Amino acid sequence: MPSTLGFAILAALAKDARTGYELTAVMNRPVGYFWTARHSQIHTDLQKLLADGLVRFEAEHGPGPQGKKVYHLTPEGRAALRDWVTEPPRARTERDELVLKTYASWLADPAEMAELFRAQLLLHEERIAQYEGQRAGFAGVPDPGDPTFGNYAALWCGLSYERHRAEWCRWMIGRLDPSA
Amino acid sequence: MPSTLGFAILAALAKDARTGYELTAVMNRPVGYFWTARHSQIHTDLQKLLADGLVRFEAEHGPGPQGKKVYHLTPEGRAALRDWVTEPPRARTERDELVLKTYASWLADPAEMAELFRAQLLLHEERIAQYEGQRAGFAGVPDPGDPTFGNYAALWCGLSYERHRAEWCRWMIGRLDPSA
DNA sequence: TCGCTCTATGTCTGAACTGACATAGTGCCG
DNA sequence: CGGCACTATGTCAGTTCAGACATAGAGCGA
Repeated sequence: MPSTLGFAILAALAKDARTGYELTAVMNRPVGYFWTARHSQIHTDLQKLLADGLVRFEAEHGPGPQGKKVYHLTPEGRAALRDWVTEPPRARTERDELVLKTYASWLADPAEMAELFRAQLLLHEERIAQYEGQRAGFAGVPDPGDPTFGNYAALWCGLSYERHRAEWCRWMIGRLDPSA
Repeated sequence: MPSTLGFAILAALAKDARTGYELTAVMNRPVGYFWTARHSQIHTDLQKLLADGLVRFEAEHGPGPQGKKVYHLTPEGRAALRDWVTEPPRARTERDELVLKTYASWLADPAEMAELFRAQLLLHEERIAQYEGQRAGFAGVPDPGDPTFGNYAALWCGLSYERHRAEWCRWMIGRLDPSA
């Protein structure tokens, strides 16, 4: 059984054959919005997927000490990915540093704390604008069988998340600094 | 510099002196809503905090091969925690398995996918009910200087998050299974 | 033609973390 | 008084991951 990152790689390769280097790029954007990895991790996991027969590669001439390897899914890889998609996700342990800071915020100066949340709010507002721009690029909602359906659905989730987060920041600022 | 878990431990100890065992319990609930750890990790980190002089303990007679150690913050520990609280959080890499599955969902049967989201929606609705019950236990919003302020603020965030997530699940179900 | 940036591969160390293993006192119920 | 659940400590092996290190061709501009 591949790791979750392994499935992230399979998901990216399901759309197009790619080199490890290109996978690193997509793991940065757009996949990086919900799953990230460094190229060192990607190369390690590609070796495992290769050993499990879920991907194969064609060597091509190219830069680098070892040339270029274009990876693609095997039929087994595609089947493994399809089976995994509909299985319930493993419960991830929540890890949210900002909420942890909030939990201990009674020790800090409220005005300084409000400053922190104002900076966070700005970040979220920027992302909302960015995501809304991306959504404008879609001509309507893609069909569930369309390869871009996942992109749209993930974008919807991200936009909703950023709005929830921005709302929380505004509430916090109002509580910490009622004069503002 | 302690790890984030180290600060989570300091945050818990800022409210009350505790044993490692009791810390394990609070890291499960309520701190576990936004930062989790196993007792093995907590014991390891307590050793580091001890070496850094941020916590100290009083040995007491009690069960276990080594008796009982009640940990409490040192003044340095309290100062380190207070400084950390208002510093911007390190950017955590987003890791969301359900969104990743969504990204690859164009390969799967929409009806099966809708089933997955119906199960997720149920979980979120349960948590919303649970959090609303917890919020009813508060007599109004605590003041930012009140030690329970963080609990309330984290609860607000959690409730807002669960509602956002539930909304997304409902949208997904509507897209995947328009007959429902 | 020198150097820079981009493409492209990989290894290695250390930190954080999980899950299993190990030990032992205390209090309670039958 | 036997056994179980709870309190309480800790170690260890293995996984995941980030960040640093290492190598090298290709293309471009000064």
